Amino acid sequence: MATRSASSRGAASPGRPRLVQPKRRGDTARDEILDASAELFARHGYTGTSTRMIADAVGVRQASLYHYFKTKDDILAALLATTVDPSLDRARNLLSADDSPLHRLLDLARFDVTQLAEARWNLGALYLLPELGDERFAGFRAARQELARAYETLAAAALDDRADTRSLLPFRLVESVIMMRSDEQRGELGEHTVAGLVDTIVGAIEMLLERTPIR
Amino acid sequence: MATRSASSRGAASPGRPRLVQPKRRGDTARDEILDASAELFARHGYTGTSTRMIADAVGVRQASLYHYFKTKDDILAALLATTVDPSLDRARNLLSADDSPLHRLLDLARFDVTQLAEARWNLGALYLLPELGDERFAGFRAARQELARAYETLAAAALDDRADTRSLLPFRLVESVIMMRSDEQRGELGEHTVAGLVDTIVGAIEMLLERTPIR
DNA sequence: ATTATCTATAGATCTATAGATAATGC
DNA sequence: ATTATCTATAGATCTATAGATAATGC
Repeated sequence: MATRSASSRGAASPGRPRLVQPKRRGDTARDEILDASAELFARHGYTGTSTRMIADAVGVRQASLYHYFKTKDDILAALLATTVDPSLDRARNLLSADDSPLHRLLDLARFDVTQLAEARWNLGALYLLPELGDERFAGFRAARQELARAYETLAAAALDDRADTRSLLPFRLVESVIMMRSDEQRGELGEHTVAGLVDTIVGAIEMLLERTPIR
Repeated sequence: MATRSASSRGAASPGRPRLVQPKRRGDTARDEILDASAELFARHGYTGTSTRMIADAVGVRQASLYHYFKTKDDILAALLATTVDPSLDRARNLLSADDSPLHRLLDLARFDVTQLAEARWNLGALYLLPELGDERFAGFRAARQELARAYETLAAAALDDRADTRSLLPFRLVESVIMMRSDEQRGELGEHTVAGLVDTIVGAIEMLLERTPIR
């Protein structure tokens, strides 16, 4: 596996030169591949994106991808990890912090909504790919499940009732950013500022948990 | 295009006989194809499902599908229409009904959550397919957008404030059933009864809209 | 005659591997 | 010697079309 790529411009690098100049973001060839894949997977779906499309977007030959990733699945797994790992990190820290459960939950939600809304590509849309059920993505699924459980745990504590089913909803409200962006890409829904979206969703979670049920 | 299929068992039908017995639900060959496609698209995704897989699941030869659908896209378009058309129907009726906005919104939400939760296959997961951005699915997108607008209109009326961004959320809360089912398929989240899910989500919408904002 | 199926296949992919080549680094 | 790329290709698909065949219906 490689570390440096031809794309660290100026400083010459080992290896046969590319036929065309680098055109994607990223300091290493691996990062360029991930950047291109993220855009293409988000635009055309996973199975709808061929390794040739990725290679063309990066500016290398199709076979060259396999110097950095053993299979196409490995590219997807690496991308998914970048979306969930930072959230999971924060969730773990918050679980053992000592602020009130509600405050910690809202902090996590604010972080995730911001990240989902600001990410360059709407990779969250890939979470619904049936392919993710496969063994090869077990790592990602475990991480995402742990994140969902963190939301539920904090929400149940804020409600002071482990059986209150409202504790399922904060995670889903946060995820709804994915659906909104997916619709927006197609130009169907109005524009939201990121800050407005954060306020709306975090505010909704607050209303949902802070008050006692109606009946 | 055809009407009756070999699958109306007993009564003999015109056309060359199939090699194997019908095995899918549906009174017509077209319905059998849609039933098989729904399961396969939900399990393996759209591009991940080949026309051969569909044909095998139905029990006909791959080429025979093209007697009923001009392209693979047409199969997907037909399936998507079955998921959104009933909801849109009800939404249109409710928009011109004369109950209170909140009651009408909750009625629509109850209907949709039930439908999303009880459907044999979780076709909602297909809504995030990037392929849907294509021209060919413009009909589906228009229908779904009209449904989303109906939710927003009723919510804004219930809030008595057209600018309150909370009006975006009821539709998204209803859709979260899709994400929940998608995670459940992979055995990751607890079981919910349909009735429990309806109560949780409809209750959340009610709490969200009935009360005045906290600050 | 009409219909629903079948067989056969064209032409266009697609992923992954094998091995050559052209750089740098020691 | 090591690395990153390249060329070439095997083998397995995949969608859609053309046209034959085997039923019923008139």
